[in-house]
This record gives sequence, C-alpha cells and structure tokens, in this order.
Amino acid sequence: MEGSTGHPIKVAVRRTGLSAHVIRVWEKRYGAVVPSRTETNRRLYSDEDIARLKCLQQAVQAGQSIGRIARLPTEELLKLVRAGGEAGPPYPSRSGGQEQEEASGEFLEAALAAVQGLDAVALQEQLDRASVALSQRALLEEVVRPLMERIGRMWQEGALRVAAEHMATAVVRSFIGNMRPFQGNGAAPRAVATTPAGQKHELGAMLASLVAASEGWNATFLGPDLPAEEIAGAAAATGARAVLLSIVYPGDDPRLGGELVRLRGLLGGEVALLAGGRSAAQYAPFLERAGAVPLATLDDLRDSLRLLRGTVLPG
Amino acid sequence: MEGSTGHPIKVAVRRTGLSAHVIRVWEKRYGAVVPSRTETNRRLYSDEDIARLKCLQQAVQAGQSIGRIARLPTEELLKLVRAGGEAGPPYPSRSGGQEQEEASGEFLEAALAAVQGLDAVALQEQLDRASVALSQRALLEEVVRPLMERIGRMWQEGALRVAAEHMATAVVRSFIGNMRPFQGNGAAPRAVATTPAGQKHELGAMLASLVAASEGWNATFLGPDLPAEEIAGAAAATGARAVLLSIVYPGDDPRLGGELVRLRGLLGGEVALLAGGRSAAQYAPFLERAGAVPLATLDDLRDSLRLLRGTVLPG
DNA sequence: AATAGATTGACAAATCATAGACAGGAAGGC
DNA sequence: GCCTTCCTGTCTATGATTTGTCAATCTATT
Repeated sequence: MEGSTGHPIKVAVRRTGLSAHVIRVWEKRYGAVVPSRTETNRRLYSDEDIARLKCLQQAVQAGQSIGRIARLPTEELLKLVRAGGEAGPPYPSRSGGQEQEEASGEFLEAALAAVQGLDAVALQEQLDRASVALSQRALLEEVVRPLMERIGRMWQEGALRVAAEHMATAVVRSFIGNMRPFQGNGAAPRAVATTPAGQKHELGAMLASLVAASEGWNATFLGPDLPAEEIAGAAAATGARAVLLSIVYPGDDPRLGGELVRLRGLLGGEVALLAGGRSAAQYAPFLERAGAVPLATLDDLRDSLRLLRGTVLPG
Repeated sequence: MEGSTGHPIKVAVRRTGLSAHVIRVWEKRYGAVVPSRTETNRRLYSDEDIARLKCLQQAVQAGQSIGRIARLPTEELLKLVRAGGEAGPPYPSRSGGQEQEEASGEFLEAALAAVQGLDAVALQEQLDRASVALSQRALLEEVVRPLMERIGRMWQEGALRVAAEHMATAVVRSFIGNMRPFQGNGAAPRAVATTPAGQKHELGAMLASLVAASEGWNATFLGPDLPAEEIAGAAAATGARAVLLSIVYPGDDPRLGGELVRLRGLLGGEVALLAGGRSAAQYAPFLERAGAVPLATLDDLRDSLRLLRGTVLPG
C-alpha cells in the first residue's frame, strides 16, 4: 500500500538544492533528518523529510547554525522560518505573548494617523519603534507595505491630502534606504529593481531592492518609470542576473504590456525577470509572454531569489 | 524551555549593522548586552538582546556615549531613542584648513564616477566618507549640491542615463533623510519645505528641510510638485511659520509666477515665504510680488531662518 | 562494466572567542 | 597652552569549534 512512499536521495537533492554530501553529513553528525532505508540500505526520503530539509536549509541561510537547529522538531523549524528567518517575538512589552499581530496593527494605525496629521516626526518615530520591535519581515509585510497600500488607496479616492501622501512617501523612502543592510560583498549576484515606464510609484521597487539586499544580493534601485531600453541597459551595465519590477498603478496602461515583452527581448535569456506589486496580476498574460515570474508577496520574492541563487555558477 | 531561540553573533551583526568586534567589546567593557552561551561558549543572542543592541546603536548614533548608556535598562533606552539625543552635542563640525576644498572636490569626482558607473554602493560610500570628513555645511554646499546640479545638467543634456540619474536621486535622498538631526522639541518653530506645482525636482527642498532642521526648526518635507492650495493647507495644518520653496527646473514655466502670487494670498501675512534653487532668479519679479525672500545659497537660508527665529513669539 | 549510493576519515575554510595593543578625540588638571 | 588620562572603536594574534567538501573504498543497481 505504501510502496510509493519514499524518494531516493537524488530527489531530495533536486528538491532542496542541497548537495547529497551535505544531506548525509547532516544526518550523520546531527541526526537532522533520518530517512528510512530499503532492504539494501538505500535512503528513502518521505515528503515530510524533504520538507524538513527545506526548512533547515532556509533557517541556515537565515543565519542559524545547523548544529543547533538540526534536532528541533519540525514545527519549531516552521515557526522559525515563518518568523522571517530573522527574528521572532517582538519586544518585552507586555506580559502577554501573542501580540505580534496586535503590535504591528498598532504601529500601522499610529503611522496612518501621523500621516493624516502631516506629522513627519511622529511617522518616523512609529517606524523606528516598529523596526526595533518587529522582525524585518514583519516590519515590511505588516507595517510598511499595508501602510503604503492604504495611503495609495486613500490618495486615489481623494481621501488624503496630496501633501500628506508625498510626505509619507518621502519619510518611508528614507526609512527604507536607511535599513539597507551593510555592503554586499563583491561576489554576490547582482539585481536591479525598478518600475516600468508609466509606473510612477517607486516604493514597491525600493522594497524589492531591500528584500534582495537582505537575501544577500547586490541590489541596485534604479528609480521609477524607466523604458525597457533603460532597464535593459542598466541590467547589462551592472551585470544583473535578475530584474525586479514593481507594478502598482495604474492597472490598465495599454502600453505596459508591450514594454514588458520588449524588455524580455532586450534582456536576453540569461536574466530572470521577477514582477510583483498590487496590479501585477492585471498584466498576467503579458508577464507570462515575457517569461516573468509573478510574485504576490514579498515572501514570494524571497523564495524566488533563493531559488535563483541556488541555481549557481557553472564555473 | 526556551532552548530553541537564539542567534549566533553573525545574525546580530547583520541585523544591527554593528561589527562583531564592537558587539563583543561592548559586552566586555560595559556589559551592555550579555547573551547566553552554548555549551561550547558561543554567544547566543535572543531577539530581545538584538533589539537592545539596536537601541544602543541608535542612541550612540544620536550622540550618546556608550559608556553612559550601556547599563541602562532597555525601557530607558527606548525612551531615549524615541526622545532623541537630549544630551548629545547636536551637530558635529570640523574645523578644516584649506584642504577642505580639495577634499570635497575629490569626493565630488568620485561620487560622479560612481553615478556614471551605476554603482549605488560606491556612491553611498563616497557620501558616507564625505560626511565624516567634512562639516555638515561643507558636505551640503560643496558635495551634495554640486553633485546634484551636475547630474541635473548632464541629464538635461542627455549625457547621463536616466537610470543613473534616478539611482543617484534615490541614494542622495535617503542619505539626506538619514542625516536628519535627532529632534526636536515641540516648542521649535515649524516650517514646511516643498516645490511649487510644475517643479518635479525635490532634492532642493529636501536640503532646505534638512538645513532648517539643523537650525533647530521643526521642519516637514512635503514632497515636490504641490499646487498653492496644498501648500497653504499643509502650512495651516502644521502651524508653519515659514514655507521653503525650491525652484530648479524648468526655469521658464509660465504658470509658476501665478502659483507663487496665489500662494502668498492663501498663506496670509503671518507666514514667511523663502525661495531658492538654481532657477529661482528667473522668477524674481513674481517672487517679489509674492513677498518672498530670495535665497542664493544654503547659507542664505540659514541666515534667514535665524533672523525669522529671532523675531519671536508674539506670545 | 558503468553508475549511483553508502561509509569512513581527513581536510580546509568559516566562524567565533579571548587577550592585548593602539590611535584619535574628549576631558580635565597643571 | 600643554600634558595626562579616559573613552572608544579598530586591529592583530592565537586557539577552538563548526561545517562543507573530498577521496577512497565498498555495495547495490542497471
């Protein structure tokens, strides 16, 4: 009945990106994943085993040391990885425990209030506090991104002063610029982040560039609203392996599709094209035609970047 | 119970931006953060530990001395960071000889080269170097401003990639945002900085807002390209005593004059209007009609702000 | 026979810890 | 003003631990 359960190590290698050497040595030294065996002593990995290996790999990439986490139960590992790989529980604020959600919600509300009150200092302060209290992932995914989306929507509906929108953009922009992890080493793969022509909202691209940097890429933010030639030229000039595009507003630009397809042509086949943003879905057919990877969340971006990076250097 | 969490020093480094050296030496000398250890004596930082390190770092950056604050409880630190640098000497200045000129020229050239090579990291690096080598005034007046002017000119002449111009703008923007002195008591007079409708280049206004902040004003940057109503509305909402305008490009917008005059009307007589930027002179008649103070340099701005501030409180 | 997998032991590169030295700026006493 | 001392970040040297990789050898699969 269960003859089909269990994959040889080769499959585990392909699906995790780890080398067979490493998988074995993790087993031997730390008992990280101990698969069943055939009668002839070959390893047989279950799907759970492989999932666990993936978790371990991600945690290690986030800075955990394999020796310490290898024996943790899989649920713990999942929690670790979900927490953004980087950091979990926030601040020793109250006696409670589960207020991660609440906390980020509070920051969000306070920040929004600051924006409406045109109070740049208060906004900055909220962001600073959030950056200390939350993991980077939570900060971006639960505060910065929702904040900018709500501001964007209010702006479209005319519910927010233009000045307030601009002010918020400026503050968030320097905040993000500020978070940039310290220098990428020269060997890191390169990426460029931008928005295609017609897209004026640059924050998504800045976030993308930040995420890439924190994934160990050498990412350059090119600013918004660039025609395909410019993007391709910049990618070539920097030797980028990936181009990150953010598409937010408008969601119905008739020229954008052509831009995307043209960009793919100019880039050549070597360079990956990743596209995300609130309105990216509207252009799905074009994205597909351009061979672009669609991203719904920043986590997707993170995953794609890891995958790309795993696909390493032949030489 | 809690054996699972804990990050090696590498993660603390990544997340705080401090060097491992500094983290260890802070522990050894001041007991700033004493992490737990593994059985083999490796340091293990909890998320709280890392948050505390971040606080310390921010406080130090704001001018506090590590020795004085290292042992404060974390809550105190948070308050400190939130409140700004209370006791710290507000702005560094360096008395330089005549080689200041040379030095800033070198920075300028190196920065320009970085821009042309689309190398954001190198550009950032040059700015960082310049910021420690030069006084704030020299940094702004002899590096940042000339840099942006030359980039602007090259962009107009088509001698520079659009992507390069955007990249430089983004880097300089967050650099400026980054320099903001920790602020700012509530009693400080308020100002808003922006560019009038039609003016898309925002860096001048950002510089103005920075200078104002370093003069002790509570300055808010509103973003570029605002119609007179927006500016006046924002000024009223924040209770600004001064509006700082930057006018760079274009220098021949036929509608701008009207905007300026209209702005004066909307502001009322209580609010000072200060205007500078490369092309401000082109609109001199309108500026005069609008009762605006013309500014040729950032030093002029500084002087005007001091004057305004001297003219204090009617009670 | 050729290929893939398992096992063992060894090796090399990172990573981390400790201790001590040093330099430049700040602070304070003469 | 000048000298000393303290503060603080940086660097070096040395040793230990962790971890990825390899080579050699044997066994199973095709």
